[in-house]
Amino acid sequence: MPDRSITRGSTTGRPIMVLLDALGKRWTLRIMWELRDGPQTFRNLQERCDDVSPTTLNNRLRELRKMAIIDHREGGYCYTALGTELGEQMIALDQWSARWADSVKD
Amino acid sequence: MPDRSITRGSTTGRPIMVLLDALGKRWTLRIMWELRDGPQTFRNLQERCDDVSPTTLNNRLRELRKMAIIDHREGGYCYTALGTELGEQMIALDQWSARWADSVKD
DNA sequence: TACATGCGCTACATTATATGTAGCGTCAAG
DNA sequence: CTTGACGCTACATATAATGTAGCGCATGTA
Repeated sequence: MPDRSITRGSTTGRPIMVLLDALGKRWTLRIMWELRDGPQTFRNLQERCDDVSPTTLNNRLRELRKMAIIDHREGGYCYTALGTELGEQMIALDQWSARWADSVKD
Repeated sequence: MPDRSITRGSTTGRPIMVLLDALGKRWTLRIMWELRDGPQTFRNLQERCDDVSPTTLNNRLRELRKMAIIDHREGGYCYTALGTELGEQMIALDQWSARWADSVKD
């Protein structure tokens, strides 16, 4: 069972709920996105994420580490093996967003 | 170009940024998830989302409508055609979360 | 030795966001 | 003419994110 100690409202502990809860916090998805092409240092990541405050960035990184989605190694923060698979979903979102932009521009 | 009037920090207007920004607000992903098996009324949706406050629910629904991801018809709130494709990503997240739960439980 | 640079943060006051509770106006059924 | 479900809105309170400053550590350079 995933670590629920970082979750907010949902109390069922269902993995999908824990996941949606985590991804639904500001900057979490963005951080996942910015890690897509390799490891990033803290400051590097901060810059890529529109200069998010270090407080928030650190909170998110801690949560993602606790969930074993990312890891902190030599070279910086990067996906774990499992996290990589989640990161690939970001690509799918990117593709969807491209079609979305096309269809909404009329 | 997607409607950016609801977005927060990111100012590039890149579709993926607008999308990540929207999905990164609390309850947005959860609402998408709860709409996966058909239309839901406002109150029904509220109940499914751990009794989220009507204020917040209404804000999120408005944003999702503005983005043409969901629609409000007879029968309740539901995905648009394009929104359905995004909704399918929720399934992928669910599948990932199941593998995640397995691998983290040791 | 001293100084600069990049690293990962922490502290803290301010501002933005979400919550919880109450209740309004509309409609359709009994 | 009341009851229930509908989609909300108002507003005070609580929680989360922001912006700025700066710390301790390591590595490099003069």
